[in-house]
Amino acid sequence: MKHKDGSTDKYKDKHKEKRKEEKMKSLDGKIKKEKENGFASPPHVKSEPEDDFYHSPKHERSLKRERDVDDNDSEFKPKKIKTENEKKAKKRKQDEDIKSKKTKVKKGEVTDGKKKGKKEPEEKWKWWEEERYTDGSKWKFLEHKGPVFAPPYDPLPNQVKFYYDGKTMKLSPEAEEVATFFAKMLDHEYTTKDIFRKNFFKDWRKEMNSEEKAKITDLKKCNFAEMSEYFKAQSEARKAMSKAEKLKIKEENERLLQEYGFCIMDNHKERIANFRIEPPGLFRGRGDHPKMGMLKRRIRPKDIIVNCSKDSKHPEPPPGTKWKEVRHDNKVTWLVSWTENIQGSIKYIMLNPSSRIKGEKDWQKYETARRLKKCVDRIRSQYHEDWKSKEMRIRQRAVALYFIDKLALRAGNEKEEGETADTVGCCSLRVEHIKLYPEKDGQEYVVEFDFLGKDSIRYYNKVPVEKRVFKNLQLFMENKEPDDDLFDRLNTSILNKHLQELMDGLTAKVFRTYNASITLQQQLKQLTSADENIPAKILSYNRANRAVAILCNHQRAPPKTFEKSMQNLQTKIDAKRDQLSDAKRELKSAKADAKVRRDEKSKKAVETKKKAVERIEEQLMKLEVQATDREENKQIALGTSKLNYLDPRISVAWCKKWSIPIEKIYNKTQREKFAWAIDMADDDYEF
DNA sequence: AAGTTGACTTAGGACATAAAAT
DNA sequence: ATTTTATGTCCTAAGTCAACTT
Repeated sequence: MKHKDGSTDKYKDKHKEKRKEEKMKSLDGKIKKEKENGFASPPHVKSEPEDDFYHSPKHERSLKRERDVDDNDSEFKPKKIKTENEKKAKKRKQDEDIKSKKTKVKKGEVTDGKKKGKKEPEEKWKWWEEERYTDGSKWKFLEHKGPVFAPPYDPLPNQVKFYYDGKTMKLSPEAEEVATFFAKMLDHEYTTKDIFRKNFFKDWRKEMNSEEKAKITDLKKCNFAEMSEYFKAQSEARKAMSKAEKLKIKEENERLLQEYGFCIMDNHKERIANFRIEPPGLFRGRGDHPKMGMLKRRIRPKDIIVNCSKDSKHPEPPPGTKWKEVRHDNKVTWLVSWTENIQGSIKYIMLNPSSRIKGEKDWQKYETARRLKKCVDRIRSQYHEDWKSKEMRIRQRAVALYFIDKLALRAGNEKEEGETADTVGCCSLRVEHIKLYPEKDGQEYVVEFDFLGKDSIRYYNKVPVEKRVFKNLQLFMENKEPDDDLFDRLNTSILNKHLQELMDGLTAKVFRTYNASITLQQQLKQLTSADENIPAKILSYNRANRAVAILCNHQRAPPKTFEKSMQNLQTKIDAKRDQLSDAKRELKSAKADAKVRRDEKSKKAVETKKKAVERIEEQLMKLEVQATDREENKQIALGTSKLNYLDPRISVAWCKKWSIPIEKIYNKTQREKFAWAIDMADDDYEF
């Protein structure tokens, strides 16, 4: 790679060695060094991330997190219901936990948790009013029942045949199972893709016995049609099941949830997010994935590492089996882990977003973003300055940071070629991903971005940039090939180290959180008008949400039935319009009538008609709003930003300010996740 | 300094269920 | 009561980032 300034080396090399198929086993049983997680530092010395770096001298922080940095934090006094970070906690015994769980946590689920859709009438635990661990531990007590394994393979009935080269062939159960994975996907376009077929066939052959292996040598000669039909029939049958049968399944699921779906962590019963082990199947990555079609193998107990406290009742492996390991690591939050065979990465069973452990982290994330708010001006002027730096690496860093800030790009770690789809983020942008236009569409210095980002979602954007940025980009691109890195002297690690120096806890992704949240707040301010009714206000909310989704490039495939449903809606609108003009006409004649007759009765009639017109107008308006909202939302996914980027306290405050029921903005799951925000934000909360 | 690994957050699509329309 | 459509849940892949290893 050639550099303008004559230097020779790069900080990254995108042609890396492939990762080994099976990663080396990692030091079993070794307890990881404590991680700086923001909960672990002694309060005053260093890094209570959300509040100590830029704290103003006049506000002395309480030792725990405050509720609102900007205003009266003085009145925020978490009760010390439970202060157990120190050794005393270690003494805590399991039976104490159980006991207190019974008192503090609901009775509902433990005792009568039947089909009741009604969940918890009992009062909720407000973990946000309690102290957090300051010693780096994530919990002191953890007990759970382990994972739920995928159901074992259920062989096909004998009449369902597989044909090879036109002739029927009975497969061994192992080979048959893998064949069924393929058969179930037959309708999918990707079973026609070369890579998918090649990967599948290769892995399938590994499951065959020697006879099968000798015979089945060409995927094209395989006929899965009967299997495919069988599964379609099965799913039809499932749909057609009687009420009672469906109810039975539902009850079984509920039973499983009650038994395995919860754990006890530090005195509280908490919901587990994913207690079911991922079933085997064919891997389908997103986008153009080199491993699509590979067999994702079945996970057995001996693959499983269980994490729980020593003094808990350990989960039992299924009869006749053993766990790979049981460990007691309270520096991590997971309950169960295993290594997945496609990428060799570790998968985890963790808690639900409503849990304390996830909630605290989420809250912390927004506090970090709010601290960025306080120093973002300084950081911005610094990177403006750095555009002029003599050092190439600093200019690159400054331009990249500008993109991350202005366009909410992701950091962009390097990836191993051939292991995953070819996608990029900011630091991994290549020359081929941008085009420079000194002038375009009447604007100067336009950069056109076109690349695939996370999940192979396309990012396409044309942005006018400062002249200096433009000139720098030209410089970075000089003498490079299209597939060379744009920022050849930069990577995420360099960038984040720099950010860390600018603000404690600052990393690239904080900019996304910050810009998303601040945008929501601004847009809400700008779009909400006091005199509008609730549906119109909600439209405004959705528009503000949408502005964020667009900024963050949260896309979705347009719903399959989009066009049709849009048409239907239009038909309704037209019908409503006709109805409106009819009503208006009637109103007019009623008025005329009243003018002539001048009696009470006809006056009444006018009133009635007027009411009708108003009602219809309102209905029409509602439909039109709905149409607009839906149209604007066609390819935009609001959920991701709502769940991951928008400080929920902004939304809560907005609801309180305009007397919008919170249910209009957050559904039940979301309200559970954001319970902390709902409880603590007032109508004047400011991000 | 680069590579590796582990833990955790963020992401879109498939599927199931509920609500609305007919 | 049945069908259609909207909404919510589940699933798990794909990122980020820091610590550890080489």
